[in-house]
Amino acid sequence: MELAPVRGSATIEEVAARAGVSRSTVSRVVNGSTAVSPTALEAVRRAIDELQYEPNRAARSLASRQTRAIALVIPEQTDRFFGDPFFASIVAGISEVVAASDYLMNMLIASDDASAKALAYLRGGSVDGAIVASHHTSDTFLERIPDVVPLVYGGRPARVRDEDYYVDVDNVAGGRAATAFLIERGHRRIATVSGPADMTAGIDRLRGFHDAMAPAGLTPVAVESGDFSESGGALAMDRILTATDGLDAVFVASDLMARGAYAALRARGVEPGRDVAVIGFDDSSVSTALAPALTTVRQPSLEQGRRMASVLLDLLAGRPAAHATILPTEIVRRASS
Amino acid sequence: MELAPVRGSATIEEVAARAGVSRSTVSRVVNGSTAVSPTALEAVRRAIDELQYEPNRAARSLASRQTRAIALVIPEQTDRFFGDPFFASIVAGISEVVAASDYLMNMLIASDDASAKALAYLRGGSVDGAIVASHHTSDTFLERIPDVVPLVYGGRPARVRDEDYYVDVDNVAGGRAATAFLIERGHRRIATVSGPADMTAGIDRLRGFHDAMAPAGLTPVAVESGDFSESGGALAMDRILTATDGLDAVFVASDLMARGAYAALRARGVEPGRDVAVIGFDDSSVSTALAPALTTVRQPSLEQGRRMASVLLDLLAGRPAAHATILPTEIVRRASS
DNA sequence: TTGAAAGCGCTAACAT
DNA sequence: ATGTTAGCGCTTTCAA
Repeated sequence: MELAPVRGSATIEEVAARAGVSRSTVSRVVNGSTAVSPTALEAVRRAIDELQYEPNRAARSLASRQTRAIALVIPEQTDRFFGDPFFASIVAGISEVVAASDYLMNMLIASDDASAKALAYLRGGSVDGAIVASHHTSDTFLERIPDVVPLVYGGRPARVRDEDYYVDVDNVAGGRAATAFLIERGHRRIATVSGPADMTAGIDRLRGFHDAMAPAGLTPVAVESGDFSESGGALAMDRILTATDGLDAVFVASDLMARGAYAALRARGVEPGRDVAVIGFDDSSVSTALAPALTTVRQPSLEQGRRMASVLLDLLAGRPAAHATILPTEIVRRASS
Repeated sequence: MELAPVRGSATIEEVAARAGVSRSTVSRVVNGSTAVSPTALEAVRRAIDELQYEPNRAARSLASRQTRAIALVIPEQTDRFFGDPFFASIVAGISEVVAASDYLMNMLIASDDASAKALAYLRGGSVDGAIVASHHTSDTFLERIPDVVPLVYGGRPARVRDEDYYVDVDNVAGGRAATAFLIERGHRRIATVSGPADMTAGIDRLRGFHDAMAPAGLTPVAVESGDFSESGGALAMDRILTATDGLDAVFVASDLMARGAYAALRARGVEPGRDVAVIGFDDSSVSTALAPALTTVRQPSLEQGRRMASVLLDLLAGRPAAHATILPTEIVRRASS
């Protein structure tokens, strides 16, 4: 039987031979140990260069019992996930931090049925830790991941346990601020297109909405939830328009849904920004691309992604990390309200 | 020194002991060898079950000299990549096929400067093959990947070599059809917002545009290129409107850019679909979300992703595969032209 | 059909 | 500061 073509690089053994030292010394150089003489260091470095040596990842993992890889777990339909600029930012933030480390990121699509496979994969020792980018309260298999590898959630998990780590934005405060903003501008007949009831971001933003309405003595004109997608937002907005006979303003719990809401509004001859004030949530690229530009609640998604990655990296390095990181939001006023 | 907590699963040795067979037999069962007696098979299966055994990936890779993982190389700014529904489909297609195999997908963000790191990673034997999702003619480091692992390009590479594998859509035919469509509808003053000149998709669609204009005896009113992003499309459209004093129709080389073009048009009081016919390219979710709904050239992105993955899987399995796969496009008529 | 034995390329004590 | 040695958990000849 013929061997596969030798595409791999040289081995540590070859480097050692060329540099006239032992495997151990090469290993030390590669791993940045200080206990190496300048002479040996130089010789090894040159040998590595000349041989284009690249350590074999599998061998390294096997010996060191760590993979230097983390998994990005996506328990979401792929197209839903990849189509949303919010996730784009999160992933960009994560990969920025991961790329700067010597870790590597694996994408693990854990669609509903494949959750067992995902768990098995994590158990197979393929990664040292995991990040969950987005999740629904129904994704209970996630709770079992921490038994296998350290895990960091993006967004507060449905049921927070003492041992959980997560990075979230203050969705309640954001929802409250958005609603208060509308109220301060004199709007009284206010509705909301809330996020899904099975995601904490949806729940919290809605809670913030109520938190601002009640003390002002206002009753919501309507509350309809969408799934954070554009069409979900359009549908919900349409239901609101059907159910009510007039509103001044609407708080839409995501920018993407706000885009859908714009369309639904216009389909009824209602001009967003003029006839009905609209405020969104995210401050993703969608908000400025809209006309009129969308007033929205900025959440620092890029930063959230970065934090998620650094918390995990801290955990993996044995450094202490905060269990809960809550990032602030802020109102960005534009033309729609 | 204390060992890391035992989060890993049982070893093959433990399974063997429990089943009363040797390591070899367990290995055979795990790898689906036929040369195992029913009795042994049954015993091993039960032991695996009871112990929740999951083979260690690193050990397996080391011994078998293959990783059962592939890399998705993304030589693009992360946010550009993740924000585009076109890529969302491509990735969805790829991951669908990969998930159905026992391969695993690693995301490799190879931003400009990090190309050396990416190459080093591929050389480290971390993956058995690679897929390049999108690339510019300037990404020359990609050409060196095939020396290390089998590679499949999404979209025709700038310079096709005999040994290259790629899956593309027929962009020339698509661009030609889009333009012919406008001409057939009686439009004469036609412009195009072309794709970037450093991507073959951009080049080919523009070529198709010219291929349709010339035989009809028409001269383009204007040609401006965008970078396939929404704002790039808006900017290009705006340049066209500045440079010319009237046009009937415009072929915009991507749906995302068409969305930008809509905005640019409206900013000048020109209503897309009524004052100027617009045709896009992609048939992504953007096209139907637009109002008026965008007439566009459908390209089978999901299928393209699937094909990319299966070509690579074929290659890895030693099966023959076509070097070039060209998928057809078709016009989808909606309201904008 | 099965088991023994030899590595895969590396890290990490342990000596020196 | 450096080398020796013993594995990491698995696959894969080779014998039996």
